[in-house]
Amino acid sequence: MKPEQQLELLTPHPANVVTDEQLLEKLRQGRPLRIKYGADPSAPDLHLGHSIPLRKLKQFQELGHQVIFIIGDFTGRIGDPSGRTKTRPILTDEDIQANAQTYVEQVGQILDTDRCEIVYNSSWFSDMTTTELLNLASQYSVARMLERDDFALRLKNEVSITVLELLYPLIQAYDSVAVEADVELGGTDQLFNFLVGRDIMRSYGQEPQVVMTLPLLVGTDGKQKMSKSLGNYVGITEPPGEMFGKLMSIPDRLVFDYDRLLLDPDNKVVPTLPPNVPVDGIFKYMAQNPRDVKADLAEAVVAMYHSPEAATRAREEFDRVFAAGQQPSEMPEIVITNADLEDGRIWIIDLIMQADFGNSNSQARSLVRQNAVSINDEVITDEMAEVEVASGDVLRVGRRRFARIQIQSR
RNA sequence: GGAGGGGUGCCCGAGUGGCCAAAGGGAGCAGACUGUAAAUCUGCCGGCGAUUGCCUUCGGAGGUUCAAAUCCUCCCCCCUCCA
Repeated sequence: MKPEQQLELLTPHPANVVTDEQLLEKLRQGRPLRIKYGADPSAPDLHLGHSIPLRKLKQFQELGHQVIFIIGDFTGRIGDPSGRTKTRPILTDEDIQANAQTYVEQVGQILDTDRCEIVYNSSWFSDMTTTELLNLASQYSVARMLERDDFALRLKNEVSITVLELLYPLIQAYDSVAVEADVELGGTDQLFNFLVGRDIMRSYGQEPQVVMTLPLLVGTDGKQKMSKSLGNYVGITEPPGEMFGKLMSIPDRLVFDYDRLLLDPDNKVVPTLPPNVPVDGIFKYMAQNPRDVKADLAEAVVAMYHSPEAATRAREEFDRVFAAGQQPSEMPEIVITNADLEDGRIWIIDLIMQADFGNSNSQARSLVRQNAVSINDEVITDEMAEVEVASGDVLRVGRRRFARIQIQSR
């Protein structure tokens, strides 16, 4: 494909590129470009936020370019002592190996991993001499480093920054040197690091990489960026029903972002709009109930990561349970043994705890008190209740937690 | 190295001898209303027991006291300024 066409394909709206001209120039060299993507070895659960850069990588791949995954095991091994929130444990080699493997497996959902180059950055850092490291450190100034947004913020808020953290961007930048990246790709929050990469590559006599940043996906809470630790994510390996439900719970206005960032051009659920439609008027323009558009979106996303059939089923199931108020067709089982029963009865709190629907008796009690607990659609109001249970009974806690009771004699 | 400020529950943050399981806010959970949306209202929000009870918690370890998050000693960590 001609370089100009490639550029057009690669850089429609979402991407921010430094710079288009340089990318075009690289494309014109007519060789497969080396596309760098860095991965954190501590978080093997990939979610829809990750899918944005990954899908872009796939595009590059389909155009015949070489994708290089860098597993940041070196820094993972050192362990970053900062984050005074939680001292994150230093990862062992086994952890890293295992994480990297799950990571690659999950990436395989989107990309052809056989055609990716997968490298560990320890392979060049563990042999680096102190002299070399110091030399690297001398290539950049503290002032410039502190320009970084979050550093500036932490400085202002009197939160400590370790020297290691200060060095982090350099470590990452050196990765680009090591793999001779032509393009580095990631979320917009990586812009600073990527730009440091350009400078460092110049210092090492290389042609600076082109930097391509993609928008971050807002999480299901509608507030913060999607991340595993915030619990507002939709994992790309989650079961269809789970995915569908989570997508239904996003605030309406996110539909447009999700549609734009997660779906392929040929399966959009939001039509191309005339230029003067305000954001809050889009649903009106579409003449559709926001809820239905959201369901279309959820179905489209599930179809991408599972199958159209699975997506349809997830939607039907969802409608049955939440619109029609019926029980889900499948639910986990809890096994109660005879030993737990007295005259075929069990304390409701015990039952909830056995089903793992409460963190503590106190919490379970409070759920009962708040009318959140029912058996076979009959609400339990008394926290001291000894309920009679039989196999096949359905325990429900809150809106969405169901379990089928199975009595087992022992 | 010197001077000062600080470490409180998931997070932020008040409390400076008893009325403190610890204000307030946020997050979370549940209920009402709904469309597993938003907004709003209500309740819960350390654990165990249960109508006023017990146990564990305020950086760590000791100590003073009838009684400590609050006072004393030592230690650890963070921040600011000076060098």
